[in-house]
Amino acid sequence: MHYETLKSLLKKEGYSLTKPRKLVFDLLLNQEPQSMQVLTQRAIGKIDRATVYRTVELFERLGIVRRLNVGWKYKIELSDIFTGHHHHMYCTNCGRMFDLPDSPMLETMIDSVVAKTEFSPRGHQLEIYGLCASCQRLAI
Amino acid sequence: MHYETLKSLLKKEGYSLTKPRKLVFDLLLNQEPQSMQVLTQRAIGKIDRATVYRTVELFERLGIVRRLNVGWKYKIELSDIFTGHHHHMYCTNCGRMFDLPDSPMLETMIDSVVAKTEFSPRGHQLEIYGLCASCQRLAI
DNA sequence: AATAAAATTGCAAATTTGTCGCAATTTAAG
DNA sequence: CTTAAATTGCGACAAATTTGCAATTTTATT
Repeated sequence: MHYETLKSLLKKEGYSLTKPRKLVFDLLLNQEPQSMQVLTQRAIGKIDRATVYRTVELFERLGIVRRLNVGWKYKIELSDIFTGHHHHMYCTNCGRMFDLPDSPMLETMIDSVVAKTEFSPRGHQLEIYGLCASCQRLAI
Repeated sequence: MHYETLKSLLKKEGYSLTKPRKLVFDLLLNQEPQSMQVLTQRAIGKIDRATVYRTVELFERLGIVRRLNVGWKYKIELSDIFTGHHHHMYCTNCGRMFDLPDSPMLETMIDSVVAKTEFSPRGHQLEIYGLCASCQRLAI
């Protein structure tokens, strides 16, 4: 069912759903946000590094994935269309990412602060960083 | 007066305030967040590229600067200690960054959403992206 | 102020990350 | 099934970032 959505998003803009594109999509489906390093790593032997980059770039342009800014690098996850709008908590110790509970009120508040300005927002990202439950127990 | 704060933050952890470190600090003082490219560029003839990277990493570790995630890259700005806590709006057209108006209520709300989880937050970053006032007028 | 030890830096090389052109392959259209 | 267009793999390239190590600077001590 997600493949249908994917396919139609591509078709709509004149692109086709090829094997490499399906693979990149699969690498992202039901996963926590992935770094390019991991993506290219996992694609080895299947598709070329350049193709991974090109695909991610295309997917981002079409709104299929979004690029999350995390620490020094960025990670890729499927966009709101597939996952729903949400934010992340990033554990600076183990590097894992966790979803922040949804809060419509928070979203509203963000919008209203931006509305005070002359800026025309297209979206936003909130990242919480700190220690996840298990890393806290390890007492760094 | 900012130099005193800087010096004591370094001293506290056993580091000294050297000329290169002072330079990097100066490159950040009263500026909008800077990319590494610009930082290394501006340091040419004064200090080595590698030193800029090492200094930024040290500064981040000591909480002197923070790394802002912007688009695909990141930018560096002095931390809350020097600038006060605030968030940014990033213009995807011209690349400039603007401060979001302060909103204690927003901060409280973010904290309270995180408090519902087992995550132990050390901080957070909110980035709004879209078009700034002048780029809107140019109607991209 | 002189000196020795420790910390820091510059330099050059290595690695990693991301991009590009083009020929070979795959996909879409008829 | 054939052809045109789109896409991919491959290699080369360019940019960004890291690293080892010798030279320099800083700090602590006399």
